[in-house]
Amino acid sequence: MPKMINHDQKRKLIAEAAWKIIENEGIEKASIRRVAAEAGMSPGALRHYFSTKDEMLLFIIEYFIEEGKKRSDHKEWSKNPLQAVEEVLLELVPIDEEKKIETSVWWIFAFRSLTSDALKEKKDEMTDGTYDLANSMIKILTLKGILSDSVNADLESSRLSALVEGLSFHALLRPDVYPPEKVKEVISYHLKTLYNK
Amino acid sequence: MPKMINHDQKRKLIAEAAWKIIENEGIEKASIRRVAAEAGMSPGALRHYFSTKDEMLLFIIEYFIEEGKKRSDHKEWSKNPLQAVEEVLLELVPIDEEKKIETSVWWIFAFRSLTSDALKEKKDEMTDGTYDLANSMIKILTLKGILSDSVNADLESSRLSALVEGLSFHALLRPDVYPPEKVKEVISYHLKTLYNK
DNA sequence: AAAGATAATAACACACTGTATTAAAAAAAG
DNA sequence: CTTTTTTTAATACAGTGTGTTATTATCTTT
Repeated sequence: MPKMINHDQKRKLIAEAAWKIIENEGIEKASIRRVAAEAGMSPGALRHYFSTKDEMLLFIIEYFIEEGKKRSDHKEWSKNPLQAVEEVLLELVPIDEEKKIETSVWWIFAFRSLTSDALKEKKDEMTDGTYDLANSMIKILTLKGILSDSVNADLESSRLSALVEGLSFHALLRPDVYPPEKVKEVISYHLKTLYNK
Repeated sequence: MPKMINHDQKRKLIAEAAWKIIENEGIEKASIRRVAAEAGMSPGALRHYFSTKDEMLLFIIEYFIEEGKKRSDHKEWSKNPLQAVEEVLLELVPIDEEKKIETSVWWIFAFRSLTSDALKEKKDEMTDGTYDLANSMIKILTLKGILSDSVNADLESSRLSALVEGLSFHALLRPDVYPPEKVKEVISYHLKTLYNK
């Protein structure tokens, strides 16, 4: 029988190599050949672990979502629900270099998903995820009595998730006009308008 | 002297050819060679009118923004200011096939602008444009007494433009979850929450 | 009308990209 | 040691954007 190799571990190694390139040279430089070189293997070898680039992108996204989750699990949230909600939402916005990269990867991923069936499923999963998160926030605010329970939770959630997504978009495109403080201000403002409505 | 040819007219011809391809086969198919073939010329000939692809993209964007402006100039807006504002905002969201294409072109354009200096200026111009439009809408609502003049117009405009951008994003990515009616509903809902605040 | 200038074009070459195929190498089990 | 299967390497292919070169075509000037 052949050499026993932990496939998933090797895939993670490749994902880290790819991430490194994306971080330093931008996502458009993360070609299969380039990633393979960074991971210390031949393109053919990489192809053995990811038979297509979309597959690789998919794994990278999944891997670093996992990492992000671990990060936020170790985080301590404010006791104040309004503030805690704000903190959670800020996790979705590119207010630091790491989140900027994540956002731009998510962006190119989303765009590719429009024409790649392999990515569609994950795209749906992820867009559902942001909605669900927004929905959770709305529910928390309702439970805490900050938001009246007469409001349409679905509409509020759609509005909130769109707002956050749009802010991400603007913050990434116009970091000069939308610095972290500004983004925080808008989110904070939005949450305040929900107060006792 | 050489043959006198209307450069701009030829560029428009190329832009139309490119648009046709984008419309039917997606923007990723709109390569220089492909566009040249569609426009009935050689790649080298096209290069004579656009020395780089970014230049071509730039022109396409500008050309079809102009077309969009002409379209909306001929449009009749509601007398009711709240409804008129809603109608204007809906012009920015991919609720029909034409706007879907425009949005996805804008999307890829914005992404490219992150790594292409040639596109940066236009990107800024366009993002400013969406903010300015949102700002105009807020001002109108304030003038009409629908929105209290004590609100922070800048924050309100930022929020509105982010909301619209985010809705565009979601509508393009998840047309099943965000059909036109849903998008309209969210925008309409948002405008209602502004009422007399 | 002939000559000259230059815009317009075509035909390449170059270094990339993702994908696919093929043959060689390596490693574990019998 | 032989066999079996995985892993690797080396290519090939069609496509991309970009750049260079030489040719063609056309209008103005002499």
